[in-house]
Amino acid sequence: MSGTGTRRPRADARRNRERVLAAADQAFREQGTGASLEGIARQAGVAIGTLYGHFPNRGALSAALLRERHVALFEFGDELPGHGTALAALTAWMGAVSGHAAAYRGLATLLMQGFTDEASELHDACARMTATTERLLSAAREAGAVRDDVSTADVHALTNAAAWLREQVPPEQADHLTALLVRGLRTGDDGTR
Amino acid sequence: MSGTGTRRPRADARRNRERVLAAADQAFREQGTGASLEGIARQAGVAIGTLYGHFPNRGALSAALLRERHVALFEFGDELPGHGTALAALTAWMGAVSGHAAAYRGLATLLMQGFTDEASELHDACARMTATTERLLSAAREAGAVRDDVSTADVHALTNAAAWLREQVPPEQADHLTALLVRGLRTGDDGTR
DNA sequence: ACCTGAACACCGTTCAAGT
DNA sequence: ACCTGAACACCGTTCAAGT
Repeated sequence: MSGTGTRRPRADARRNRERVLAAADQAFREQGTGASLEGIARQAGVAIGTLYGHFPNRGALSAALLRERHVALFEFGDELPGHGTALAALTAWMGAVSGHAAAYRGLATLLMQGFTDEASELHDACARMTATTERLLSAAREAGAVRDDVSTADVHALTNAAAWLREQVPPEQADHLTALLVRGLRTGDDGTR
Repeated sequence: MSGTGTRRPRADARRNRERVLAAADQAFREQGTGASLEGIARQAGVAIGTLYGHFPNRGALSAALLRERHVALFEFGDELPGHGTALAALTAWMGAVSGHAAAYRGLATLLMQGFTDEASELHDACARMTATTERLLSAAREAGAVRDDVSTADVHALTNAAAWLREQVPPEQADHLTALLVRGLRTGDDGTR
């Protein structure tokens, strides 16, 4: 075992990988996560086989983007606890995730699959996301701000539904709908937890 | 003008049209509204050109299905007013529409586009749907059960979001999420209308 | 008036051949 | 170890030719 395991990749391979990621980021933003892989390879200046060599499928590409290029989203979630009320923090997190997912049309669907399907390439990213969701949800529940029958899976699902809505309607209506949606999570007039 | 205008179509044309619709209904249920049109034509036993002759695009196909084969949904909506509380009627309508849209994966997105885009082939179907939504929403609002800041467009959007959720999660969770979603529409603890 | 199916453009995915 | 691009299968859409 002299240097096997994770080796440093060849310089041109690393560069090609990076180019593909950059092209995918742009294409996913402009045309959604269903954008043509051939187009992405073309844009990146590599052959289609090179793209497949680095990323065996669309999920792997999306997962790599989240892990390597969208770190800010997760960092934002890590810094939220303690700032403002627990409900405000949870709401801010839902807004950040749904806004991010809406910027990549179709990502919300992938994030739903990744949450359930352990074999999904996006499962790790989802686990990291829902860990944050769980922390913020627990705090909000303990503060008595959110109903007891709302699970982490529920918040994850509603956050992605908010992302889906944001893809469909103008921003102002999306904000309003998200607010209504959060309203459904809050403890009610009858004091139900 | 002796017999021009809407003429009775040739018998074989009518039969082909019907066969395409039946095949599309099945394919859309099994594979979603993105199902292969070539596959639908094959299943219907007609050439691909025949399908295009009757339905110039996917939207026309979906619209025809709603108009000609899914009459029950609209009839259900017409019979709802007056049965039970206004909120229960609105909830039942949202449940029926979202359940229907979830059975045809992707239809929810088309129904959102059809609502806004007047040129959409689905615009008429959406108008008919939202007319019912408006009646039931007005009644619920007048009964003081639903907030004043909830528009017909909002209910339409949330209904389709519920359909999207139903495509993503198991039925029990979908029911729970739909309930939470409706909860956000109700008048609140502070008596806000 | 309607139907047929070839034709064109495009894409996802694999893999033998190269360097 | 990685890259290339041809090859295969499939699809959306159009349209000239048939009946």
